[in-house]
Amino acid sequence: MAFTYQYPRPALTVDGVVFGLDEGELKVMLIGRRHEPFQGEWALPGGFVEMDETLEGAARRELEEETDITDVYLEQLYSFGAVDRDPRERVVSVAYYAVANIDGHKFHARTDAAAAAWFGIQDCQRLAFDHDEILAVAHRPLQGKVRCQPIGFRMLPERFTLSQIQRMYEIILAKELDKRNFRKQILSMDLLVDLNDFQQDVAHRAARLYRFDEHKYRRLAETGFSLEI
Amino acid sequence: MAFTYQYPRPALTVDGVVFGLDEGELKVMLIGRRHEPFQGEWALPGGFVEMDETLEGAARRELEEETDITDVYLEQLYSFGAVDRDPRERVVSVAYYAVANIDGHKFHARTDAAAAAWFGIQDCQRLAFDHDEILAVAHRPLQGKVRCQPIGFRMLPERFTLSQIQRMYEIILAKELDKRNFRKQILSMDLLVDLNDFQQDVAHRAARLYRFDEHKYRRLAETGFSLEI
DNA sequence: TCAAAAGTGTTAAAAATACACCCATGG
DNA sequence: CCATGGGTGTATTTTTAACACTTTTGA
Repeated sequence: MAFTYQYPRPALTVDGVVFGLDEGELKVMLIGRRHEPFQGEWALPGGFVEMDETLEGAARRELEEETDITDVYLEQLYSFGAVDRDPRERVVSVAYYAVANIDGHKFHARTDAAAAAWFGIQDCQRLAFDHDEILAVAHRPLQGKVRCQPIGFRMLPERFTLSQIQRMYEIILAKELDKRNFRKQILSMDLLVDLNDFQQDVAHRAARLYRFDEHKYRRLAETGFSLEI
Repeated sequence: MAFTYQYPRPALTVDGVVFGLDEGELKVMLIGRRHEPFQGEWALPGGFVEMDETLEGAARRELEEETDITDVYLEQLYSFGAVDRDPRERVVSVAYYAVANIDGHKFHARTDAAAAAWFGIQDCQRLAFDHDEILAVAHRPLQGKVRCQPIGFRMLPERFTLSQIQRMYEIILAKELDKRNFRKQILSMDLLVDLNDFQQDVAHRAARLYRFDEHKYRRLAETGFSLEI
């Protein structure tokens, strides 16, 4: 089967930058490429947009197909259209970034990918295509978003300690936060539910566990409330 | 001539939301459509991406062809990919927003457009395609940008008064600002050059004229400085 | 002399920051 | 009993917000 058009068209793809948190580090999901071009190199998960799916739909489908990641927070990042960004032909790619809980999923490589793995963002040099650039562009919007929307919690387990949240923010924002001030601030927004339960099996005083009150946040967000960290 | 591909491809376009300031109002450039679909209706300037130009290049070219606008500040906004956003076939559009000085150009309609005209953003209902949505999406990023980068000055004449800047910010941010506080703040960033010259032919006390020091700003920006309004 | 916008300082409130010690637990 | 991280309050500084009158000019 073939498809013919009066004028030439770039191919259209989506790529996904999936952020996660592990070993005290911000990590990104990469795929080992099984085919040319860039066979054997690491790349962001992604692929061609089908005719009957939205851009976000394509991004979700590719993430699921290549990494088994579903139900993530997904946000459009930027569209990349340099003329020679793909050596085969003109390809324009709409990039998305996602926030996932690394522990929450066991990722399996499936179609079109030899392997899927998490990499520290410092260890993502020399990716295929212009994916270095896409990754570089992705960090800043993530920082911006995480400061005014509660997406960081999606990198944490459902039940977490205040120190875990703080470390999460410190890692994403790449700066230290004062413990007392941070706790005052995060508790004052009144969106954490104290579970009256504590960590188990830690070699020090067990910390109190909380969860994020998603419903309350949504109600507040509808009435114009906006979170700030 | 025809172009054939193994898989179907969406068409790829760019659209531009050009903001300007006039009559104390935020305005947007629209094009009267001369052809179907949506013949006779108003639409954002835009068109198909050529194979040898970048996305931003395509946006600049379309702006120039349809409205004669050149040398504007241009920033990618969002990519729109709803399956049925164009009644003819699948079209994905990368939207840009631009900031221009209305007085600085006299706009002529040329190719593919019956007329180009400025509309107050309140008067842009029922545009062609999903351009209502694109316009709605554009305002917030403009507000964000204008608060942390000196792009608002591009809507003003080269020489302006403090009141003109204040009105510009008030219109874009859609809120009133305190005159004394605003002046303190804007002068304290030390990026306005006092021209030691005054308004002419006004029916009241003539205001001092300033210009924005682009060079100084660039030097500061390189060393990590960031403007905040 | 009036209308219209330009220009100018101070004070109070709120927010952000800096900072140090005791507590509970497991090894 | 000690190492480890959990947990807490206050004082200081900085930032932001509120506010009203005098000046200049042309009509």
